[in-house]
Amino acid sequence: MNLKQLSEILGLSQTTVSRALNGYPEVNEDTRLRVQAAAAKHGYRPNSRAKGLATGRSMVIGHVIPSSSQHEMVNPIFGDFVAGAARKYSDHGYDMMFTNADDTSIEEAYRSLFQRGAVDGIVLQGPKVNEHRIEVLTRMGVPFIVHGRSTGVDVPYDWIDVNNKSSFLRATRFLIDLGHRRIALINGLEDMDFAQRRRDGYLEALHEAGLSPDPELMRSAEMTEVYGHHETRDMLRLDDPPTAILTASMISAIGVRRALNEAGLKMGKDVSVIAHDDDLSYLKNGQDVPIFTATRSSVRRAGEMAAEMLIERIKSPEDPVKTRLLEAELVVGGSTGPAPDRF
Amino acid sequence: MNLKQLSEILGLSQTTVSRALNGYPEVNEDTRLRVQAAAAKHGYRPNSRAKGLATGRSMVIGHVIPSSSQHEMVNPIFGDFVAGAARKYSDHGYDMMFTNADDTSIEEAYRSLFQRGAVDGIVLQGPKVNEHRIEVLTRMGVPFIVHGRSTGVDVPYDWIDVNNKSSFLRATRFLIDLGHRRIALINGLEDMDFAQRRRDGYLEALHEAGLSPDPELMRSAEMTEVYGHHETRDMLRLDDPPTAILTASMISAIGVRRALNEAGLKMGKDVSVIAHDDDLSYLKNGQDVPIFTATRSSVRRAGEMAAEMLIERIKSPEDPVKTRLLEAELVVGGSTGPAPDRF
DNA sequence: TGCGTTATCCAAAGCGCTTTGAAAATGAGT
DNA sequence: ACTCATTTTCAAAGCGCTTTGGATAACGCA
Repeated sequence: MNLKQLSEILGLSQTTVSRALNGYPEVNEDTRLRVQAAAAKHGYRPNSRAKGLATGRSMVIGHVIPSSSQHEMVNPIFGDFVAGAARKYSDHGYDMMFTNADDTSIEEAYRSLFQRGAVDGIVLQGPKVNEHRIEVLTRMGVPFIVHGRSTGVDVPYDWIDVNNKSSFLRATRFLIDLGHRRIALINGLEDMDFAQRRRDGYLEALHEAGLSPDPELMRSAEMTEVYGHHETRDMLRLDDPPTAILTASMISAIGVRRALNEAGLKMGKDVSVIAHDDDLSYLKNGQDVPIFTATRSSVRRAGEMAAEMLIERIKSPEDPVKTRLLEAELVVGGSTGPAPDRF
Repeated sequence: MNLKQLSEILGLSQTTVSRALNGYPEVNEDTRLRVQAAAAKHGYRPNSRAKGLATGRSMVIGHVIPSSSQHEMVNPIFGDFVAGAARKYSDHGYDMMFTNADDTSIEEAYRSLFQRGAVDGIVLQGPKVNEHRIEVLTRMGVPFIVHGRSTGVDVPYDWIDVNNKSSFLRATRFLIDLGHRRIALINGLEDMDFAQRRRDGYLEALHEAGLSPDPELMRSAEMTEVYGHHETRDMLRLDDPPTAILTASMISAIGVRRALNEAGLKMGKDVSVIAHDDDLSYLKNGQDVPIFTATRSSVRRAGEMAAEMLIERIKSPEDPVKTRLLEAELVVGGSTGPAPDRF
């Protein structure tokens, strides 16, 4: 059932039917009702490709899944971020499109998505330091928003980010206040911008307290459970092992916990742990009392906000750049306590 | 840059340019090269909406994210499944589209996706028992594939599924062979088809061994860490607590482990645990020796296969129904051991 | 030279919608 | 009754591509 057929059934022109359905004022309210009834009855749905061709808008937002060939890793926050965004998109009549791209073709993927007219806007996830893609998107003139920021990129762009530096600064201070001096950082990959900022926060807190950073206590890799476990076990073997560990995600924190248990150490007593908690739906940080002391910021909420900001941008391409910095909560759970007395 | 402009630059007709670019034989190889060079030079990319309109195909596959209003849960396997599928899609020139729909409007979401011409095929995820959506899609005549199956639906349809029953049957047998008699099942939501089948496998193994199921040892809810923890703690308080626990996912198994640790029990010694492992990229089951004894089946691989099967279906709508049943591996890790001697 | 083939290219129709510019119908005002 | 303004409807163009049905050029061969 297409517009032509529907209009023939109704004995009206396509123009009138189209206008009736799209809420234009220049159509009699009676005919509008008639048209709407007929559309519903016959299950008419305007073809979105044709509509897109005619209007020049696709009503689709694009995301790219970087499927790196080296590390076949899907970011665990992906699902929640997307779920948050998807909800807002559908509120505004947008759909969501994904393209897969490996590291080498990622720029091409963005370009293709927009220049083919497949999407009206793009969400850029997981920016690295000096993120090249931001300039690419800027030059292309596509409306986009970055989830995160990129140190070293000086063109202006819309972004939404957690204040990673301040989160880790506060978390580290918290540990220092508890008397910890040997504080480890199990960070994400440090070419990622967020990881860099967390590291900065951590280092600043150490510096404030007159503590000098120990490279042995600073680890960086992809945020998996296995990695959290591996690095913790490794550090526990040091002559002067950490009494506290900051870790970049709940997933890796679980690995940390596993390593502590294996070593017969009690988390929150022998070793304190603070994790960053993205508030994932399938991995809540306990129910009443948090399991881990954590810096918490809902990535789902970030997805919602990113979607809204992008839709705004699409509506008003000339608006000044919008940015949004979210402060993470520091929630205290059972995984932290005063530094043990070793002497 | 559109086709018209490009053809004017080249001094050729749109027809020829289009054919040259799409590999039709009726164009001189020299001109083809000329055209391709010009297209590359000017960054010409055919508008996918226009192309879709003209061809009647959108080259997009649709997925629906069911954002249930009750439980705001994103399935943790989502990311990996999608990553697997996305890769295959892009190999075949397809994009991937998501729509969000709450429980009430989910049927409408599928209908809209296809009848608007937005997608050429649909992936149905997480089927329940007696899944209504399957009949809806069948009646609509849209090519689709189900990830999972649905007991009680007797129309034929394409699906790919893990042999959940056999997995849990084997896992339960394995525990019985180790001398366990009090075996608990911490299952997913049992209106989900996969959970039902796992339950069947579990019950069958008990039955074979002449054990009668104890309702106190059979739990069912959404597969979160908190839930695994909660149910385990609850069961450990029973007069006759379980000596072994089967659990539906690695995530809930982590909760199980946490509860065991809190109770001062040693996993694999005091209580054995078997988990179902979807082989998620961010949650590998250990590196060398698996942490958990597990029934393992890569959901990413399932995503790849689903994508391929769906693309086949779109190509050949009249082919007989295709189904694919994957057997999970039973990998033995450190979380299982002989039943403790309580007497 | 003329004619049939084949290789190469083209004009125009059509995909299903929106939107412009104009016509027809209605109503108000005198 | 007639004019003018307003409301309501319409025909047709256009969005950017593919594809049908020809046209033209090139070629081989008698």
